[in-house]
Amino acid sequence: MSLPYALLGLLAVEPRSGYELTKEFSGPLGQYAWQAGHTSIYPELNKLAERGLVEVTEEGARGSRTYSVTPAGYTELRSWMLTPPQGTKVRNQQVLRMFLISALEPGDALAMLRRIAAYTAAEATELREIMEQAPPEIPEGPDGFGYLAAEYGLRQYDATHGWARWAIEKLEARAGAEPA
Amino acid sequence: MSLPYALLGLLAVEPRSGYELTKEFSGPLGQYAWQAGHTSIYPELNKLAERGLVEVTEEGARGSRTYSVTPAGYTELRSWMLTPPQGTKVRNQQVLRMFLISALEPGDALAMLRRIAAYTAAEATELREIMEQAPPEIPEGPDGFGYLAAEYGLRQYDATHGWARWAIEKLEARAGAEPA
DNA sequence: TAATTCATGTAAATCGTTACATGATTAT
DNA sequence: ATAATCATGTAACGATTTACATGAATTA
Repeated sequence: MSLPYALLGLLAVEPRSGYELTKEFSGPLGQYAWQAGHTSIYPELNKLAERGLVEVTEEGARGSRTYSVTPAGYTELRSWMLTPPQGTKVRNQQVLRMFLISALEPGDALAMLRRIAAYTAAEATELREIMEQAPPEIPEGPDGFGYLAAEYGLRQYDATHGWARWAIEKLEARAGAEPA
Repeated sequence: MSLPYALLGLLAVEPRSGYELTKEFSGPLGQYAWQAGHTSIYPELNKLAERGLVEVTEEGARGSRTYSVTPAGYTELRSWMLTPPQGTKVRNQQVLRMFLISALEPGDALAMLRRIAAYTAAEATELREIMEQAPPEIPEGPDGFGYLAAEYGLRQYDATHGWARWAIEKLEARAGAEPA
């Protein structure tokens, strides 16, 4: 379970309330890395506070509580971050769909690959425009996060696009060679 | 929950037993796309059989049962495969770690990025060697799956490697420019 | 003042993992 | 014979999601 680390990481970048943390998960973080809703975030924040890894450093309007990581929390985060990857557990519906393409009839498979190619091209174009207007260096503070994420997303879309085009070529070659 | 579709997809490529399906998840499928253990696979197969989407087509030694997809199962799989991606839910510890890099001190962040760069380069090299010895066309039947997956993994590793090197450069530029 | 957004929570149901359990077959 | 592998399953626990619930502050 990585949710506590996701929260520690976000709070280490900048103190936030549970509500603000929740919104963070609807951006690139939730899209590429890890998703969570407010019903798991609020209880998890309370658990982290009990363990002394985060603390409420500000109370605002409408009962909002801003959390910050404690030194103990940062130590915990750091050791998790520097832990070598092992037993990597992945769940990604899109990638699963791609992997199962060979289960479809060639016609359906080609249609799907073309849709993937079109979709990834569109997403990459969008991100490229964003990155072209971005500063040439990683911004300090909370914006650095989005900067790294956008570039990561862009490269992933480009890679998937390239793969889809490669697969289309391969499939078309087979379709052309075989039915003879 | 995508497990039933993963099973339908694998069985559509080739009929298999629960035991063989389980092994499939310890390969590239479980590594990049979707993971599952035998304790979720066996009950899920029974559910799919009750719904008439798969059926036992062979019973072998040691009580093994080979499942195949029924026409209804293929229809179900196909409609899921061709469903446009929406509300994409992702869980990936590695990617989460990458996204949280900006929460670390610059020294730690650089160390982590260098480790990612080294790791992805090694994995890509390994896959490249495999692909160089592979046939020039997508194989028919169950091997097509691994062929598509290997190429996909290779391109993902290359992309992540490129991203890590880009991030290292950016961070080094900032580290060099700032502390003046 | 009515609707929307901010802000937090609980309860029930579902899903997934870990641990436990069993027996058949094959290899040493 | 013994160990390893094949082959399937259940039970308990923990995590996640969906639905329900509440109230304060802001905007129209």
